[in-house]
Amino acid sequence: MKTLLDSDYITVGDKAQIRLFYKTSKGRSIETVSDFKPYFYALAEEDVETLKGDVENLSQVEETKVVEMLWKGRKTNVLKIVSTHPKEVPKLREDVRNLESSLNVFEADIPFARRFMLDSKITPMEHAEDVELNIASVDIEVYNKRGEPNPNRNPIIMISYADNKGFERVWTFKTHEGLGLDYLEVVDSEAEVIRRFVETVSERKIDIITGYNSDNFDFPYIKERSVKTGVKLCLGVDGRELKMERRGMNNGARITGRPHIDVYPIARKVLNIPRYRLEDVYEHMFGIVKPDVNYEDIPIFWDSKDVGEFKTLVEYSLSDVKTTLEISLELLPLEFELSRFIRQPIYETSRMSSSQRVENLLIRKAHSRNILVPNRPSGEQYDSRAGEEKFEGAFVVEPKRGIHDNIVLFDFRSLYPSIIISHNVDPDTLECDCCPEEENKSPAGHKFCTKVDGFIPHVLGDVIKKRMQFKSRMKEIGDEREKRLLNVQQNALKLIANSMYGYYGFERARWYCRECAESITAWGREYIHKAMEFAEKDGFEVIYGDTDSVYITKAGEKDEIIKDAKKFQGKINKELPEAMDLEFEGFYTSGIFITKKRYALMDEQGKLTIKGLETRRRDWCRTAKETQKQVLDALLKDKDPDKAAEIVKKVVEEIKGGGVPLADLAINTQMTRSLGEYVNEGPHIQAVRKAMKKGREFKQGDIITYIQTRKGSSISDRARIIDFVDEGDYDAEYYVNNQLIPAVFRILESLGYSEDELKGLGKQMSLGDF
DNA sequence: TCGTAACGGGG
DNA sequence: GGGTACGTTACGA
Repeated sequence: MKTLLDSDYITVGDKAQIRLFYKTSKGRSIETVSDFKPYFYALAEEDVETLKGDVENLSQVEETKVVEMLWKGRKTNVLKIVSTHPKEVPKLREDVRNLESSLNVFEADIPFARRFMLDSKITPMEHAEDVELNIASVDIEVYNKRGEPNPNRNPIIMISYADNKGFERVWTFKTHEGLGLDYLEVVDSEAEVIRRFVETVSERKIDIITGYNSDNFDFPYIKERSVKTGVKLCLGVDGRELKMERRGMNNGARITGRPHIDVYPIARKVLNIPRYRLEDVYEHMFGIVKPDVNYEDIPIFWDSKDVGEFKTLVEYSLSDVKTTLEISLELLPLEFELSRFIRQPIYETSRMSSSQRVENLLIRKAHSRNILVPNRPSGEQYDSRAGEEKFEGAFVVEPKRGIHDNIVLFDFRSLYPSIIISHNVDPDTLECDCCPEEENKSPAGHKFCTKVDGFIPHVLGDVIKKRMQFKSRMKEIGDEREKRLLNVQQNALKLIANSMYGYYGFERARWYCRECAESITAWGREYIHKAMEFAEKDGFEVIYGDTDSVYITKAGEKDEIIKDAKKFQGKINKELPEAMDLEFEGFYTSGIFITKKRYALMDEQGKLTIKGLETRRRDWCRTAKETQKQVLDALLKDKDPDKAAEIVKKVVEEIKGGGVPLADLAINTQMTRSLGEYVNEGPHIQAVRKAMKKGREFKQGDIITYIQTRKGSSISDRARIIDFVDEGDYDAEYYVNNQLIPAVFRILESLGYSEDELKGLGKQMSLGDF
């Protein structure tokens, strides 16, 4: 039994060689494939034989062949061009494109190793659950007193490590007497810390390394420090060094044959929570609040003579890596399954957006059905797609404003996929010549063929059928382990199925189809409307509805309401097409609805779900963030709008009184470029300029902590770096009008409070007047 | 009203 | 590496 962990290609002599990295029952093996050649297709302007003759005169062409492919649903003769080496393809592609006899080239932008995987029958991560992979997580602590950690100046003081076989380490180069931590390993220097980490990964035969935001923080940092301290970061199974890659605007830390997976982007894709800090994700997944250390305390605890403080730091470091490991072990099975399903290595798959996953699946399916893959849109095509007038999207009803109790949330999980399948929504079935005009016409006015099976509905149908098989096997099987795996598998397929609609409307998609996307939403509006009508017929009040979800309530006790809601659910589901299901999503004790897409709900545990009102960003001051939370608590827990208004009024007074500590008013903004590069200079940049005149230094990447003061003309002009501002010297008007009020006003406005009233101006207006 | 810049995660 | 995110919000002009 073996599982493919990774693949890439290298050049041997002048030939490309695919390498396949396996974990086997005996250890590891690397297989190579030398006979796979880069190829692409060209469509002839008129005659494919003329094109063939012209292409054969070009350099770097190894072979040409006329083949029959499906293009826009029609059988078409195209020229298959095999080249000598992947790196020759970009130039050859342009040469072919420039030939008068060629109309266009296709599939010339699919990376070589990816192409190999798509064409081969190899399934990555196969048997991953049975070969018992060794999975380790890593986390670093760095020493920096202010601003962003800078690898040029700030050393790594600890690397922590935990693997799924129970081995735990924190490496550091400083210690105190009497710590008594068996996992702490004290070495001589930072270089030695890095070296021990690298050694351990290979000694413990680690197959997969994970981290939290490690693509953008830990690994680039370790990499730079390893260069500085002269340690080779040879983490690859072939001894290669870790390599930082650009992937779009993000980084990817690539380790040959030993996939590195950053679980932060995975958590973002899989979970739906307001913030994705390690502690938030951990708490959400395991219900445990993780101990945390403030960043500012790290250098303090490190420098401290106090054994307890140093110990806290070591324990924090270990807890970070252990929680990262736990999260990884929970999230990886889904990624493994996605990797198997779309047949791309886990390193790639785990970093793909949902559109990229869909696209990879479609390219593979197109290949096996001899369908020519459409090109990605050019710059102009993208602009014209993006510039088109927005089509009518999902159905969003204006909510019934105010506070409601006992709210039941229902949602259509497979609304769009089932529309695509049941109405055969596909770019190639659009406006066919063979079907009657009104037979299968969307409310958006587009007709889809009912005779010819569309490619994408077909692929999606297979995905859904496969998912149903997993789900029914789950019911039959008793073995818990197998059941869990089946659940992961059906979930992976659900994710893919639910991405298909978004893919049609994604302007960078190869199979972009605006008519398809707008037809899907049009049919969707019809169905959600129906669900709302049914709920009302059953005596429910519909508070709010958006796309595929409805929030409903009625008078009475919780249990009774839920019972009635389930009854309504049964009725509507009987009416809907088979693959469509209205699911029970949750129960909330109270909620406040403000406008479309803006509301807050509180569940039975008192946990807040906030939509469209978040101020949890670092460019909001602490006072604004805190006050918003207090206001929502007053409204949803205490059900006391006047109390909420009083809280705001009190904070307004405190701000105006000048007594709010600067720390609560500090705004943090990153200086993302060097000074000369700014076209418009925001407040933080002008604050930097002033501070530089006083001798302070700043550089690209620094987080600027500033205060809005009273000195200056514009908002930008009044900003000052916090260190140069005296307590009390702040612009109260700014903090009230641009921070506090925006954070709470939308909420309280919906309950009838005026802005003036909250600011302690204007007349009092009671709820009764509204 | 529009264009530009910044947000996220990590220390 | 046969590659170059994303959706949303705030500020300044």
